[in-house]
Amino acid sequence: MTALSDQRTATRPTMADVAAEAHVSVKTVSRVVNHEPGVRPDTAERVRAVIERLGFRRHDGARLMRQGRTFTIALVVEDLANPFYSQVSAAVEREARIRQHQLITASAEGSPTRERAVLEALIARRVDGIVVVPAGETPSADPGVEASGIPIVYMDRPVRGAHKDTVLSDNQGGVRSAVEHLVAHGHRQIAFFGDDPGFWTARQRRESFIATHGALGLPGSTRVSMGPHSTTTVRDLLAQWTRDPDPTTAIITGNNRVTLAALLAIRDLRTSIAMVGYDDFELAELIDPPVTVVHQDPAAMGQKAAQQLFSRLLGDESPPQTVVMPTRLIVRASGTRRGGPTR
Amino acid sequence: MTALSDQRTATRPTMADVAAEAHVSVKTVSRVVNHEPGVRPDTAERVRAVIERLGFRRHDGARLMRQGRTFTIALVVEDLANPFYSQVSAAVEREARIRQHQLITASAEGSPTRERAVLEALIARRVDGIVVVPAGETPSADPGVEASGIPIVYMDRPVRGAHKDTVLSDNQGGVRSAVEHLVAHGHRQIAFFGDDPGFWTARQRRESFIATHGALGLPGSTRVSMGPHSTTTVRDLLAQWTRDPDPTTAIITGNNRVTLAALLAIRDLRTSIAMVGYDDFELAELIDPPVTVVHQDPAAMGQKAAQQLFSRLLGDESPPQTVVMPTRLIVRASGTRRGGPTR
DNA sequence: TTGAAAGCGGTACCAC
DNA sequence: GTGGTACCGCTTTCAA
Repeated sequence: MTALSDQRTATRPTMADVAAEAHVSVKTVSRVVNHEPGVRPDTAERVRAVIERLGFRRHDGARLMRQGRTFTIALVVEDLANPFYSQVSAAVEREARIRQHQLITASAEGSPTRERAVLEALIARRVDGIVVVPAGETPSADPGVEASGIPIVYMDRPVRGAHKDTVLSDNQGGVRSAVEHLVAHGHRQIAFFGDDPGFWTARQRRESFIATHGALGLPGSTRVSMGPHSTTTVRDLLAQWTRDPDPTTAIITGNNRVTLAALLAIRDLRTSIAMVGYDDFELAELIDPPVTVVHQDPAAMGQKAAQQLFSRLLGDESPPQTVVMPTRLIVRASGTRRGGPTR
Repeated sequence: MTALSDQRTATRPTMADVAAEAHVSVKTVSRVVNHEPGVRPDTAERVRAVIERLGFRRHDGARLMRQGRTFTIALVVEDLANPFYSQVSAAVEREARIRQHQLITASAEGSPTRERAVLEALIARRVDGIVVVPAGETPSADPGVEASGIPIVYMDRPVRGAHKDTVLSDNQGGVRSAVEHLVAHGHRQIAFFGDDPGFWTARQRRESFIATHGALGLPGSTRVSMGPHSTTTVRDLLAQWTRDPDPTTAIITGNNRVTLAALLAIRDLRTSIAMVGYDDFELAELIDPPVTVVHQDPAAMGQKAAQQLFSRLLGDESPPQTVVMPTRLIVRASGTRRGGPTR
């Protein structure tokens, strides 16, 4: 009457326990659990009753180990609390769930060292695949990953020399659309406040800013300042540039962090300079004036990356692909303002 | 010269492969890999060399299966993209990482059915513990979880009849502080726009609103409207209530969704009614006037929940505990306004 | 210091 | 239809 593993310990019942109670073999229990055909209905019923009574549930770890797959994928980002990444993670999780996979999420906190450790751990777990927003630009990821043969998809920024699937955002096009929008509204002295040039995306955006300037025949702008930025740094520069004989009448920010700093700076200065922010944000519409932004679609990027990953898991052997997701200019009002002091 | 499992297949090398190449037993390889003492230095060196050469990495799944633990915990929420939950998940992930655990995140999308399925899957994976923001208030979780013996911590809302660790936010105190703030600034006709009363938190806040009203001897307010709310529903009610002989001069919102709707409604109506929002949000400071809010600390809640879970994993057998995390009123300017049309 | 063998909880393969 | 048994890759136990 006592199940095999039921001796004092609170361990969960196994198939062997069920088999013993139901007077069948383990294999038969396995058949019932997995709805395999070839079990007499009454036998199946008896087994099911015991399963129910014992509260048995299959140990997926054991199952998956035998099968050599874990039905688990991982997402490695810088910071899960960042809205950009949280939208990515929601999208990736969704794709995983649809395909009966679990998602392990991990933060590398921007540190290549930590990222490497995280990746090592994931490889040791034999996750089926990994989506990663790389912390560095060199294959810090690679020591293990490269050799592991685990499918990997890079997101948001590329890794030099890593011949892997990559999903990027159209940084160049995004900034270009911002500049063009401002120019269309008569601005000719535009400043750019970018984020830390240590980020590939920050450099991309800066370069596009400069290139577009040239392409449109604007006065070669030297008004480019890379971060990290605080309200103070933006405010001081802005104060200076707007006092210039040829004053700056509009600004473009390099990402949501800088946008925040810039909005505060603009408020402090009581100037009504025009602006286009990079990255959309909740309530952009509620600010006065509503903020025009370049919108990247993190959910779409995450979904795309996950889909690319799963296509590899399904056996797609084609050469690694880099897809660039389009951005969209969301025109509100801040881009159409005239520069100058607030009325 | 050929490793055991190296026949044509691209499977990764195992300890057996390493053992064969190094002319030692599997157990010795295991000792080296796990830095167990009692291996002659030169043997260890030889083994390490082979490990390096073969690119061997321990299969944690197999290891953990033998050990009966997975070093994995799970977080189940409604929607990972929601800023509240993303902050929670970042905090939980951090606690997990510190303790060498992996975190599996899953969205139940507010559906008890999906939540049940998700929990079943997690139990099957034998995660060591689960933090869950329950989708329903009845132990939908329980069929499996309750019996599984897996430590679980409920967050944000309690589950009726489930005698489990729970981390809540002080909804009552939060709303009370909001009402008191408004009353201190002379408001006596305050309206409350709550979220869907299907949510426990929404009801808690409503009840506190009404109770505080009574306690402060305010005119019994019938101006309570529960959601789901859109800009339109808020706008229409607000228009009506401010036109009343005894007009509403201030509002309190029940959460960030409603806050957004209310801000848009207020803007549409061009009224300058006072308001206190529930939940802090980025850029609250940039809105005109800056929005006073009741701040819950999602990161602190997530951290607390994770810590409670780990203390169970470490063997804490004390009775289930419910902790209520304090809220904080962040005073900006929107609460001190006078009602009436915008100047 | 080292190794053989059993076992974790399932699945795969093949016989009855 | 049903069962036996090897085996997934590692750890545990105990013997040498």
